[in-house]
Amino acid sequence: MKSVLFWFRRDLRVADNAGLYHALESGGRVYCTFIFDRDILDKLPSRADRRVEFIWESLQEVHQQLVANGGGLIVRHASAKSEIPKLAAELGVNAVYTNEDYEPAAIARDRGVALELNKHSIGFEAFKDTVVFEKSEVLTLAGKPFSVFTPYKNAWLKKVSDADLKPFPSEQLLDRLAPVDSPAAMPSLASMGFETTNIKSILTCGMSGAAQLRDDFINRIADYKDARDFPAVKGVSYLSTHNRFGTISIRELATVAHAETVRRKNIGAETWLAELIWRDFYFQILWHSPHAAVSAYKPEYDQLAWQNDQELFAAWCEARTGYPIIDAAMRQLNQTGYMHNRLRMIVASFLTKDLLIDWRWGEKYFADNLNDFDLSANNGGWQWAASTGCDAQPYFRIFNPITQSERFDPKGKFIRRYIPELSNLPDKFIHAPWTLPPMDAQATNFVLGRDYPAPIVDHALQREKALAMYKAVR
DNA sequence: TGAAATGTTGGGGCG
DNA sequence: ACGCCCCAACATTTC
Repeated sequence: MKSVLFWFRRDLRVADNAGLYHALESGGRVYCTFIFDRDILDKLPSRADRRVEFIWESLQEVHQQLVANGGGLIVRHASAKSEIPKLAAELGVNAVYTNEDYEPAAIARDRGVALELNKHSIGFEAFKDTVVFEKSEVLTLAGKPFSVFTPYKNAWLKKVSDADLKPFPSEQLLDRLAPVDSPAAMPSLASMGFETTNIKSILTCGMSGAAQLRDDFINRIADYKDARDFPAVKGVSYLSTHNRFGTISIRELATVAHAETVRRKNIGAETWLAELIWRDFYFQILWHSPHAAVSAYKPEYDQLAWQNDQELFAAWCEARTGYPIIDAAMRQLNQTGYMHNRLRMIVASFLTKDLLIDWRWGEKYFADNLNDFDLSANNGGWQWAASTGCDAQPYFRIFNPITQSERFDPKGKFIRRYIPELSNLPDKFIHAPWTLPPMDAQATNFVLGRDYPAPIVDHALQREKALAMYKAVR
């Protein structure tokens, strides 16, 4: 009798899961597994990693739902590239099914797994599940991949139909799961060498957490366009980590956004749909241009003479640049593993164009600390900010951190949330505490350098240096 | 999904 | 009354 092993990776849900659906639909017995992949986990810089805990929490729900339907999740802590073939052989399955992962390292791993399986006449199939359109599904009229977002978005919107967004009702076929003999308990975080981070106090995990955030966001999606740029306001979806780990289906989210856009001309939904399309855009960019994972998308920018000052980088990481909007943003990242999108642009512009530090340093710091870290979007975003990427902002577009702060946090509400030592400063001066008049400093008992650092660089000066640095490579 | 420098305009103060 | 200057306020260009 035919049997299939379904391998969960970045699709931690049982509902509307393309690969799981195809496995269940294939007619045989279906086993399910998740591997805490040592090839990935052993390289993580911290043993207190919120992502590992998010995965662990989310897997509890997957496991429970599989058990409730007579199956179970086989969870192991091992090197996936050898463990998957080993498990497939143990179970005697005919094939391993999974959902496609488009990152260079994942592509290499999957190729190795497929080769090893094929040696034993076991099949390997990967399905599109993470994105609406993958690889070369959206191309220019000339048959080339897009490198500019707006025409890509137009082509995406023109191409998309109900069929592309149709769910794969895997949850309706769970009765076809193979029973797992006395499913062993999932390895604990501690047994894998990880500490508890209390992720649940920051983010609701799993399918239920995703559904809760989805419902909450849909109620305010009409305000998205106006509210999304203000970090002190609850304006964005907060679904990014769920999209990273697939605890909710991208088809489901795109369906809602698309329907609201088309039927109700909901400008908020339209704006948010564009963000989902950005996600597809960056996935296909990296798939077509894997060199961008390690170097500038536009090679001429690999010649930029970054100053790469270790002290300035440490100040940026540790939120002591003296620019409140930058430091508040970095504290948000350090304390919660999340940073508001507007702030990501501001701190990225500051790192590259004020501190003159290689965008890859910032990319790595985000990769290590963001709960929602996804290689393609993180790399795309950093290259956009550093002006080295496809459809990047022009090099001379340099954010003024004070102007951005005044515009997007006008009352300093976000700054005060993360930098309480500035809470008594008047709104007018909270964006640039070094401009606080002596009278106000006395009245609020605020001493620059004692209560909060003086700015580590002068924006006007650094801006000129950045312009010179970029001009030199043109 | 900017900001700064430069250019233009027009109202009001003033001789 | 008139011209001149100053300088916001807005527009354009430059990076």
